[in-house]
Amino acid sequence: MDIQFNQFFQLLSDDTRLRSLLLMQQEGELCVCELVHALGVIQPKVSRHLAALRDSGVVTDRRSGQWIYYQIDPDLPAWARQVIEATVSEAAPREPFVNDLAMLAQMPNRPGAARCA
Amino acid sequence: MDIQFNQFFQLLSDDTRLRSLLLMQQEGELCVCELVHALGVIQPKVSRHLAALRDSGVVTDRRSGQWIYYQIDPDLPAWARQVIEATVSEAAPREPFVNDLAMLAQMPNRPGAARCA
DNA sequence: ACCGTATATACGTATAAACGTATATTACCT
DNA sequence: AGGTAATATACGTTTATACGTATATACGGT
Repeated sequence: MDIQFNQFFQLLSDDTRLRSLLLMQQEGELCVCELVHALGVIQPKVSRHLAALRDSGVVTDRRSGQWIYYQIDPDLPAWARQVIEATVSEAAPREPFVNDLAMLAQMPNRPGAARCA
Repeated sequence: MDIQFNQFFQLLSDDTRLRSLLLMQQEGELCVCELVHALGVIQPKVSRHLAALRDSGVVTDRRSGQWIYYQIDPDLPAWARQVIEATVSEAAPREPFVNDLAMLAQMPNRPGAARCA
């Protein structure tokens, strides 16, 4: 059940989803509360968009205690990976993406699993 | 007036626009009637989507007699070009994109400007 | 001037996406 | 068992997209 081209781009076309994906591309696994903090948006909004990414196979999720970690699917087709990489390389130094990363770095009580999993 | 990342992906998320872009990436300049024939969709639909691509700076248009030729903007940012290239390399051999190219090749009375401009 | 062809736009409608609020679920801790 | 924190989902509403039909504009040929 490969992802369709238009469907993939449709997923990237939303601000919340794109910012989440670019953060995951740079940071690896992230839990919902980290994304909520980094992006500064309410939790149901993040959850809803992550569900859309999961349901179409772009990200995978993994439960660890109370937290659910999302990451870009390691089995994502090569072309889709290339699209994300090309985007991150240009977008990362710009707003709002720089700020997302900065907010994540400043997050207090950040669950440590991203580093010790 | 650089194109925004989400906006670019939003444009790629529509079937008609994506197929048109991939054809232009492979064939260079194409006029509306060529796209209408290749994709098998009605003319206002193609025109509307090309207008969206033009208004956001993804393609440029050029009038030559009765025909208006569209091509991917040569000044498109590198990351956007890379996205299109990564997509075309994977999508081109598949449906519906293969068939679009085949239909274009079979088109009778095809205005010759694509080859002698 | 007129007609045919190519292309663009306007308009009303249908479909789909995204939203915030409220609530449900699951896990951890005491 | 009860409480708190993390996450997911449902619901109703708003907003955005895409659509087909009809019409307008522009050009070329006669």
